[in-house]
Amino acid sequence: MLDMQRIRENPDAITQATINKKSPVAIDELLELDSRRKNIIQEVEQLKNVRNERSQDVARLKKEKKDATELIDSMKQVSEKIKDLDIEQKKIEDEMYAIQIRIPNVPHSTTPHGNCEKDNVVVAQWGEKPVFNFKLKDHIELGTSLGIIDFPRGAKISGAGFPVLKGMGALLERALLNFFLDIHTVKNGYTEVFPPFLVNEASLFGTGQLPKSREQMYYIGDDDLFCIPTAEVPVTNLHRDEVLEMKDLPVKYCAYSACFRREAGSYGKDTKGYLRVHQFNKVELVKIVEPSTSYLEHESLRNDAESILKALGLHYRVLSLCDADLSFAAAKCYDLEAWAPGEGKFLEVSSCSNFEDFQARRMNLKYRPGAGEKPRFAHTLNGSGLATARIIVAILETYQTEQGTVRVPEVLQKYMNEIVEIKPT
RNA sequence: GGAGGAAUAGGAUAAUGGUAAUCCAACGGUCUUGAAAACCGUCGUGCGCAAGCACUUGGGGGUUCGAGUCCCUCUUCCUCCGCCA
Repeated sequence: MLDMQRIRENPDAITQATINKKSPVAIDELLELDSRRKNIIQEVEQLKNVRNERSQDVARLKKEKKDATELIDSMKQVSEKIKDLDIEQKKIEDEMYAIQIRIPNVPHSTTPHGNCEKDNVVVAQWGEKPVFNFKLKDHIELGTSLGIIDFPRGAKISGAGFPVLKGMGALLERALLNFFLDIHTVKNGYTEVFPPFLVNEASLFGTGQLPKSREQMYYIGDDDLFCIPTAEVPVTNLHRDEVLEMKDLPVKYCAYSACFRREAGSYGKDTKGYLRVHQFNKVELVKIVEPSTSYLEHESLRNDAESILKALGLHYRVLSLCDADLSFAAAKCYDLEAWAPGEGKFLEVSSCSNFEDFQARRMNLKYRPGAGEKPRFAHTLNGSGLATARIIVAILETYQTEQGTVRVPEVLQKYMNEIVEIKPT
């Protein structure tokens, strides 16, 4: 949600931004409604002023035991008029709101301009592509032959896109999540949160998934709840409709959650294996910050996510997403992509976004700059730190040996009962 | 799932249907070497340079000239009963 004042002052720039972001919105229509609304407000507030004053007169007359019938009768017309105007105003505001909630966030000045994901800019690389002197297996072969990922049985009990982890696979998953949480809580200063995995509509509106991406989520109609697509939703919404104190900023949360995505419309894309699944695990990082610090906090958020990839010894690159590829709510976003040798491509394992005050406006999340000062909207950020499904792919494929086993990255060994190699069972 | 009760500003508390009073906390000031105390002021939101105006008693509707108050409805919390990992 954008500030109406900002839209009034920069209509052309915002119209262009919505086009660049591939979600054009009729800003001129919105401004037309805005000026109609202004006129109505002027008229109705004047009438309300009359009503308030005459009501006081009625009270005075009654107190003095005088007749107020005439005054009361004359006020009936005014009240009728107010009622009509109120309805008219509400109608216009509803129309405005319907447009406003579909305006995407405006990209930050440092966000590159482009037409599609091919125009994303590589801003950093770490490590090098590992070199192998034997024929590589992909994670499906490795996972199956090692007996740690079971695709067919997952399909049997739930459906395609619900693989089952077993034995060392399940342990690896658990080790990764614990490792992520330990790094972020102990080393990076985040407070751990264990959120609900089902949320209501208001929460999804707050972070921007609704109304635009309804079809991407699992919905439980009997209770009007949605399965979360990311822990970003419950965690950012923890402070919805709140005013935070300056001393509590920046708020830094990390949270494990399962993530549920229907992936509607992505059929034919990454259908095989563990690359695009309906349920995966992720540790999410969420920050609520003072606006002037948000871009510094964005860089440090990216650093925190990168530190995990470095510790795991995975080759990766960092993309700055172009405006066309930026999500609805984001002003700027870095994608972290880990190299998967078996696939021969980079896999997105983290998305670090700065939403500025876009989400904060939608969820009414404010902070008080100082004692006695008026509350202002905070800035919110989040990033994966990290998502496991694809990290497991990268690990299996990067650390595979000629014998078909997989070496365990050193930092994970203490989380895996000191096992150093995953062998077939 | 059933039966009761409750919700007023950061907290606490008032208001015969007549337009939200008061206390505490917080903040600014006076006084003071400094602090405390005392005293004065600010202390829900929006618009406005301002004067001011409008809005605000958990959310949404209704009755009324006028609703914190009456009616309907939803939400949350508390107590009890039932069910349950």
